[in-house]
Amino acid sequence: MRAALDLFDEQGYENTAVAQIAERAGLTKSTYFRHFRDKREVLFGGQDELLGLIVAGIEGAQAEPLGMVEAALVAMAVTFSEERRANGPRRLAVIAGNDELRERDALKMAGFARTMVDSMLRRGVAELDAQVAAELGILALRRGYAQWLEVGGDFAEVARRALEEVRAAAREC
Amino acid sequence: MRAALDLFDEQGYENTAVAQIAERAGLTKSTYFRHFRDKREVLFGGQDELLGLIVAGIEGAQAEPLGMVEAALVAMAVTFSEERRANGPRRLAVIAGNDELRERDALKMAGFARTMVDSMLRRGVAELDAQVAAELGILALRRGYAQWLEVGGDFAEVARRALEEVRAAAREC
DNA sequence: CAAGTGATGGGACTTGGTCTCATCAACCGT
DNA sequence: ACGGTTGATGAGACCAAGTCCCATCACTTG
Repeated sequence: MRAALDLFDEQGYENTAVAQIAERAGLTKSTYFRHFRDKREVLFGGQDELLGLIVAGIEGAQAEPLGMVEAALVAMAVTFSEERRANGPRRLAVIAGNDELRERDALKMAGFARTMVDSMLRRGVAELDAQVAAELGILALRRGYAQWLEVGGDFAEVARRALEEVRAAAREC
Repeated sequence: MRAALDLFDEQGYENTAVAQIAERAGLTKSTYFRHFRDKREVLFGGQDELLGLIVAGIEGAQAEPLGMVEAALVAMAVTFSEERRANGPRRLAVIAGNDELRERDALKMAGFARTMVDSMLRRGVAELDAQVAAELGILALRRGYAQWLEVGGDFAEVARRALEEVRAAAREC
């Protein structure tokens, strides 16, 4: 993952071949594809564990939909390490510069939203309310992530504030 | 586009080669890639014109953010033809069954949202309010589209109702 | 009628991604 | 100490997506 981010940053995503990433990491193409399902995924590693955290967060939360979403964001915070923060800006820049990567990013976020909705449905939330809460949650996640990259600190706290802002804006629509 | 949808429906997206689509349409692979930038795009043809409709809708709308979004949805309605409605369910089924296609769909929706936000910013809406309104708008677009496929009728009307439902849910978050 | 323009065909070529088989190291029970 | 198993890796054939370049053909225009 480090080799890939460095290469994408140095010479661009499109100008980098998977074989080259593997070579720099001291591996082969075969091994690369055993760890990542495609060329893009190397920039999104570990995001699948987040789904489990989302489910756990929502299952252990209070009754109100946005409260469940808040619990999900807080539960995700354990994965937002200092190393992730250090590489975050370069990673975001690479993603922003390529359509395939923006596509993958959008799918990941949609996956988060879907997981939130499913978990809330299991807790008896009405579908419309769950969808609205999840979309607001994803927006807060994006905004919180950007802010966390800038100012650092505890991600849970930053995300909580971002969600509160979003909620306030949504209420006076 | 018809050839592609038929083939995807008959034998699955992954089992269909671009050359095969081209052949059924009486063309060659070369010509295919002059009309669609990749294999997926054939299922999303014409969505790029929607961006212009969104911009126009928001520029000609009243002052409130969700009112602008409503105008955007109404402006998009002109492209929701009977033929699109007839093919809609098959198209949705194919997309739902493949990750690459869900990815492209997510990107398209994100593009709509981004265009809405940019247009609203140009009209002086605060960024947070614009983002919230756009996300709610995309959710209403999805829900409205699904409902329109079921019951038919004027898409503008269906979308307007969907947005009103979403707005009501958002207000009591 | 010659020249230009735009759409298509054809085929070489690169690369992402899959699959299969061979290798190699660590571990395990006897 | 030994044979067998397991898991990770290397190696390379192979397919399809996507790019590129050039030839062709129809249609327009001066």
